[in-house]
Amino acid sequence: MTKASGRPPRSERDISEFRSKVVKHALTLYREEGFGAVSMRRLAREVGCAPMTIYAHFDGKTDILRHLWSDVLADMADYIRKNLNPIVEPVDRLQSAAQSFVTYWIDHPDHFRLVFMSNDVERSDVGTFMRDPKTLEHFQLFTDLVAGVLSSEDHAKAKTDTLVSAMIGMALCYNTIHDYPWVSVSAMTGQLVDGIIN
Amino acid sequence: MTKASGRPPRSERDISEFRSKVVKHALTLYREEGFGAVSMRRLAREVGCAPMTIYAHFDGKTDILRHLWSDVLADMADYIRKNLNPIVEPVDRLQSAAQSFVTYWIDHPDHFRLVFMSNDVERSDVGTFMRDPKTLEHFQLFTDLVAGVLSSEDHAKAKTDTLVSAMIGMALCYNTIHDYPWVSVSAMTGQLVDGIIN
DNA sequence: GCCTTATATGGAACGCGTACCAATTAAATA
DNA sequence: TATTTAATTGGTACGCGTTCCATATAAGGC
Repeated sequence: MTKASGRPPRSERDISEFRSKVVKHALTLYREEGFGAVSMRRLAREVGCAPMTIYAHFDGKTDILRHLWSDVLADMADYIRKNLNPIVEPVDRLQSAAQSFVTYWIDHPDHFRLVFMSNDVERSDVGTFMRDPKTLEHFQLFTDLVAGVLSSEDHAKAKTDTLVSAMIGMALCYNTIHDYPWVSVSAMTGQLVDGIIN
Repeated sequence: MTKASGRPPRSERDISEFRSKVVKHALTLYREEGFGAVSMRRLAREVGCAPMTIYAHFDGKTDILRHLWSDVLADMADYIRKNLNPIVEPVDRLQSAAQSFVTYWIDHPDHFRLVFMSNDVERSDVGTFMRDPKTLEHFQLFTDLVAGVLSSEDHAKAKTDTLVSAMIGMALCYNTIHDYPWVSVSAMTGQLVDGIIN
């Protein structure tokens, strides 16, 4: 029985290579020119294909942006780890990490916008933030730091989740609500960490 | 000396009435059809003017959306106060309010998107969230609740700011990061409030 | 090479927010 | 009524994300 003739479907390899190529160009555009430069038409020009071709490989723009998150999150994690480096005491480590987290996003509003504000709240099927193992790994850092200051595992997940969402909320507030005199980052993260360790 | 002839500029009253008219229509559109329905062209059609006329009275779309915030925030505050009503004990009141705050935004993702995700992080001149006295009043609710549980005023502002930004962060996380198994709202707000009162 | 089937593409389109501009309209004075 | 000045408007345009579609191209079997 002969196989049907005709053009074969794209191979997994073709698909993977093309997607990587698109993501690579998106990342370069983002790094060199910022969030606003990453348009589908611009991206297609850089890749050397028609915009519609990109839509054949990705569900939409958010699907591409999501791939940039891991680059930003890796950068953030490096920043946090660099600041953690000289610190040994667990509570001080947690405080340093929390402060570095919030400071990072304040210093990089474009990154914050990319990671936390380009996710469409109307489409509940696009919540794939944590499905990426590398993303999970970066937030695992806080799981470990919280575990390092707790004497028991009671409520460890609640404390970690509270810490992480609170830090994200702080970054959001500092970044978007400019006309309110928020207390300093160190004061706010200090208060948060106090509440976690007690 | 005769006054120069010609059409006089719009009066303050004309300006105010037109703006109110636009905002009223925007609010109606938002309430009846949601965030996506509030486009400038649609809004102009409802108002009965050209889209460009709206730009003569508002700086842009965000400038209009900002006026919808107070309606949503009033709704949110009503919801919180309604849940507070039967509660007397200060810590339970704070916990109820925190939980109601987060629950409200989870139950109304469109509202969350409107208030917290339509503010453009690239334009630092648009952070006028708290300049509205009514908005400040709604958040003053938390200032008062926190004051009600503290035995001293030390760090009161840091605790209030931490609480508010953390709650916003929680709402953001529940609304946008769907693939992570966050602990329940009551667990997370409970942890947060514990950290505030101790 | 021909046929077949999948993919990519050019083009058009839609509504979006926003900018620009000449013409029209409105509202005042002389 | 004519003139003046401000406001509004219709129209065009831009790039945006995305959809649609007929056509061109690509890649395989025979």
